[in-house]
Amino acid sequence: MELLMQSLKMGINSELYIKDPESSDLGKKIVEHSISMIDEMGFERFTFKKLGLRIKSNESSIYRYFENKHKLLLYLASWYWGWLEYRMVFATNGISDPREKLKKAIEVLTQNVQEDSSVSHINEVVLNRIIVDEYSKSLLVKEVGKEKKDGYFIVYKRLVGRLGKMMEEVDKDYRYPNSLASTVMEGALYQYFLREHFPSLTDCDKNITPTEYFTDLVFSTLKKA
Amino acid sequence: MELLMQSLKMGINSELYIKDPESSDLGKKIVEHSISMIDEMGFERFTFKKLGLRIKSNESSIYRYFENKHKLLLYLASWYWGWLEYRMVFATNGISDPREKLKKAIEVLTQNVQEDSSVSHINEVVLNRIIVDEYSKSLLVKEVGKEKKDGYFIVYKRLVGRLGKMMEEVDKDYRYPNSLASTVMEGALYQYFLREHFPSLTDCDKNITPTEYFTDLVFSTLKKA
DNA sequence: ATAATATGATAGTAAAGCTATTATTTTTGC
DNA sequence: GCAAAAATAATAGCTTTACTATCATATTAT
Repeated sequence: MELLMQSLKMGINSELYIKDPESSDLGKKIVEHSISMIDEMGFERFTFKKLGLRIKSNESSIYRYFENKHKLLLYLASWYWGWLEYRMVFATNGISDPREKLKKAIEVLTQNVQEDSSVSHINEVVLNRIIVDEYSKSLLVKEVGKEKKDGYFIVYKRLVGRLGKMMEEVDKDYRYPNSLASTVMEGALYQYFLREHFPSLTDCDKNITPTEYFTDLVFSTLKKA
Repeated sequence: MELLMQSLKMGINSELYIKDPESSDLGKKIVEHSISMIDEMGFERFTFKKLGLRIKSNESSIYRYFENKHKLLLYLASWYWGWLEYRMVFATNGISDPREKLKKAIEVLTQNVQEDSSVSHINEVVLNRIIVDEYSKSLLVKEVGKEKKDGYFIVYKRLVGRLGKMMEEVDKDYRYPNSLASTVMEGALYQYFLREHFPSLTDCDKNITPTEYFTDLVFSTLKKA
């Protein structure tokens, strides 16, 4: 667990926080309860003041960890993508057949988090839910210069890159591996979102999973010409 | 033009506005300048106060048209999807071959708006840009009950439904027409977004268009088994 | 035991996101 | 052309958000 924690933290851009939340009890509480509060009330209604009340800590203390709630969301997202990356690399490690490998990767990346595979203070099930609902709001863009933006999203970019590479391994001639990889990653979140909020816009339900849909999509597209 | 305007307005849920912005000069100005201001400063920095200043009108007057800026964004999005729907129906009307028809539909729906095909006071090129950057923020969801939500998105839902139907026409056995349709609609926005902000995550650039990518994706998936 | 560091309490500020009231235009119906 | 109605403007004010600053009090490290 400690080792996992280490490797997860590694990827997270240090500009996303002021003081590393893993370095103290208060920091961990901030992360833990921000996840549940964003899940309960949604990102826009969530404030540091409310979080302070919930964890019986001071608003100003929270500001010593995160510049603002948007950076906190970026931090949570980075953590989530890092965690998924770790699980994906672990699950596909040692599979030599490129098709099998890609299949496994898609499975891990498009499955929603069911079991409480809790790493310490972070509830991945709930985190997964807020990523589905709120991730797109982290992609704020007018605020920030190109270089900074790139830093904030390294983990996500690396993950999409890995998936794209696996697709290339399966079909060297396919012309859009990066687009397909980003489509799968974003599309999976979207299909879960729709299943929850606009079920008529998706075929995913109890019987059909996003994983099944995307596996079919990717392999009919990559099938050697 | 007037007829088009009529049919576009039709679809828009009347709960999205308090007073129909098409019914007055001020209303039109609100719509026109909100589009350019959101484009310039992003949705979160945009306020009714600033808009009032820009159009030399009063903040409180704007509140008589829209409850808040979120509803205004939903209104703009509805308008946009209605406009796209109109163009799609027009462009595919009379094509009898289902594959050709679907191809045309994908073309219209995934193309970014280049020419200034301006309908009256609405600049579709700029509107397209803000939809790419900000649409996901309209999908706020914790705030609002299911029924209301459904109303706000009827136009979008109808459009996805139409596209899904066309896919079914091409391949009756395909199991995920709605998911594929929603993936294409959302995915197109996302690919444009990435092309602009994170080009390494997409293969779309000057030479490869989202249209090309999605056309290939859809037709390799729907190819009769 | 003392100095450094982390946290808490309190206060304050500017802006956002409204609502209310009253005054002034503009429109329209006769 | 005039009165009534409707739309817009001006002004004020309220609550909440999103911070920043200062000072006090714990906690920890040396």
